[in-house]
Formats: sequence, C-alpha cells, structure tokens
Amino acid sequence: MNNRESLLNFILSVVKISKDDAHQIANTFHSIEIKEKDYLLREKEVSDDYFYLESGLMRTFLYNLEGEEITIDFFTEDNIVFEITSFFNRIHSEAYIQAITKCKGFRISYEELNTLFHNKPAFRDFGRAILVKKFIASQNRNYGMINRTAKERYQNLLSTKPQILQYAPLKYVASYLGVTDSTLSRLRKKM
Amino acid sequence: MNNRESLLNFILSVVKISKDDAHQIANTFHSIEIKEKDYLLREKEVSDDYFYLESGLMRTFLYNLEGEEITIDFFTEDNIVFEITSFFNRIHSEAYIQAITKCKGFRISYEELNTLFHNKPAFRDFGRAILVKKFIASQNRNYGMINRTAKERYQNLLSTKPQILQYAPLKYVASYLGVTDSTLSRLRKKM
DNA sequence: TTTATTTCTTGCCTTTTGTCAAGTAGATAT
DNA sequence: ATATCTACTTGACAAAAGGCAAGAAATAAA
Repeated sequence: MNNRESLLNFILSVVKISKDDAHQIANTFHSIEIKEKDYLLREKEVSDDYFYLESGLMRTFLYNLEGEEITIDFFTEDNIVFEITSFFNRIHSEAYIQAITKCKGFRISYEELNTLFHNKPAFRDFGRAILVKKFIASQNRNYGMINRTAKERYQNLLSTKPQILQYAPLKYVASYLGVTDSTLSRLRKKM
Repeated sequence: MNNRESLLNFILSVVKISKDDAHQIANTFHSIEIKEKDYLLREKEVSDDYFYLESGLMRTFLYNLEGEEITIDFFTEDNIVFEITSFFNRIHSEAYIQAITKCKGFRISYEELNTLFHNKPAFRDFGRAILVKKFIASQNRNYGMINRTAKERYQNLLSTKPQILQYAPLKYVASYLGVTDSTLSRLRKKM
C-alpha cells in the first residue's frame, strides 16, 4: 500500500502541529523503493534525498584512511534518513547510504524541502526537531563510546535495535561498534 | 569593548545573508560575562541561553553512571554554545556548561530565538547552519573515537585546539578523549 | 551438485588501556 | 609557615582489544 499513513503519524509524533498541516507536508513526499544492497547515495554525489524510511534497514558507511569500510550508522524503520552534511551544504558526500534489506518510504528533494521550509511554518518546527533528534542520537553514541566497553555497547544495541543484528553482517556491526570482527565474534560467544 | 563586531562577522561567515539582516540579528543579542568556573547551565535547569562565545574557553560535562565527571565537549571562542537538548526540547538538562576561563559574549533566550526564527527568514538559515555544524562536529568526534587511538586523538586535539590543553586540567581532557588520567599522562610523556 | 566466495570463528601472541596505589609538585587556606 | 588540597606522575599488574592466520560454516555462483 502506498498511502502515507505511516509518514503522517511519524510527523505528528515528532511535532505538535495540526493534522491538516501534517497531511499537506506528507503529501509533498514521493513514494520510492530501494532494492537490497542498492544505494540511496554514493561517495562524491551531492545528496538530494530527504528520505522517510517506512520499512527496511539501511546504513551509512565510508572508507577510512586505511581504506577499510566503516559503518557510521544504521537506520531502522520509521525514521528520516539523509546525509546531513552533503544534503544541507550541497557538497560532495564522503559517505554512502545503502539499503541492507529492501526498503520502502517517501522522499523529497532539497528544493522541495526548502519550499516547504519557507512556506509551511509547521515544517520548520518539524525540520528542526529532526535535526535535534539526530544530534542527540549522535551525542549519545559518543557518550557510549567513551563510557561503555565494547561488550556493553553490543548488549545495548542488541536490546534497542535487534533488527540490526538480525539482518546486518557482523563486520558492519563490528565497525559500527568500533571493534574488529574477531573481537565482536568473541564478545558474542561469551553471551 | 561591547560592540557586536565579532558576532556580526561570525554570522556572516556562517550564512550568506545581507549585512543588514546580520546586523539586526546581532543586535537582538545581549552582552554577558561569565566568571572563571561559573556556570552558564546546571544540571536539572532548563537551558535558556543561546550563547555566542566571543572570548574564553568553556566545557559541558555530566556525571556518568559511576558518578564520575565526564567532559562531553569543549567550546572555544567564536562559536555558538548551548545545550541543544534542553534548550530546544524545554527539558531539564543532564549536563552542566561551565566557563574554564573568564568568558565574554552575547546571548538570546529561547523566546527571543523563536521570535527571530519566525520573523527573520535569514535567521532560519543561520539557525539551521549552526545545528548542521554542531552535528558534523559530533559525527567527526564519533569517527575519531572509532578510528583513532587515544594517542592520535590527543595529537589531533593538540594541533586543532591547543588552547584547550593550555587552560583545561588534564582530567577534563582525559575524560573528553575517553581515557583515564593515568593513560593521558603517559601518552603525553611519550611526546 | 560442485566450486568458489564471503562470513564468521578461534588460537596464539602483542599492544593498548585500565586499576590501584604511592609519591611528587603546586596551589590554597589557615 | 604549616597543613591541606588538588593536579599530575609513575610503577606493577590485570584486563580489554587488536593483528594475523588458519579453518569452519554459510552463501552464492557455475
């Protein structure tokens, strides 16, 4: 089904705005699907997708100085997915955004976002709330990296987002948690 | 001197807006000073300061589950300082914001920020740019925690923000880098 | 089905970082 | 000036995590 029920509810859960406003915002989005392993964004492209992920699992990753693939973040359903730096600053992305499983959702372009931003005050609050939400998530991740051991970080991921461990290969999870494959494999055994 | 030259230039460096707009925005801010070791925000308060730090050094910190003080971030001059979560979500802060050295700058309240946000389209772009900037900084920090050793993180801090190492006690820096005092002391010796 | 490829596990050994505790050096207070 | 703190350093040992390489297991391809 291609109605925007899920997106509408997501918007309403993020900011207190009228149902009518939320409806108009949701209707500006376009339905898209991404096949398993396909990309929403590739390195060196300028991101033009502000994407509401309705169902599926995605990740962002990039290559570090040693040429290894590092998973920066996972995205689970009912969230906004986009590469903030490239999208807002209109610069070439250093990161990839990839579908781990088949993904469905709704997107708008940078131009559409700005039109909404300038014409719909309600959308400004939404946009800001999303940025704040992502910032908080990033900060919490930092906190976890500093104050928790790899084992604790793994357990936390297991209890908060089990889907990730179900669908993502170990090496994605390992680089995300900041450990090697071997170490994660050993941690997992001890549980 | 209490003119807003520095703030004005900061605004203009962040977004491409007219000098007139930037001037009006800068004039909405109020000059304040914070004494060494004083707080801009304490735990359990609701942050009401969106603060442009003109000169001085600040930090945010909080207490972890073990009751230890963890420095989350340092702020150097010519930057916006505020506790995003508490300020935007109007909730009790878990963190403190403290002046390490004597600090000067200009602030506005949440209400003043929103008035600007709704009346001055140029300020919307500024506000968004600041959020994006902070998000990117947070992401880079995450990346460093995952891909760099404690020694490399220390060297990086030394080369990018030497003021911090000059004024902040070792224990602040250690918790910020995610190592113990002893470890940082040893790293430092080896250089 | 058989082969090839990728993913995951595991053993051995090294490096990094942590813990605890003692000690030094400075700063602050009385 | 003496005592009291706090910041920082250092030694001895323990724990956490990494590097490398060999194998097992699972997946994909032929």
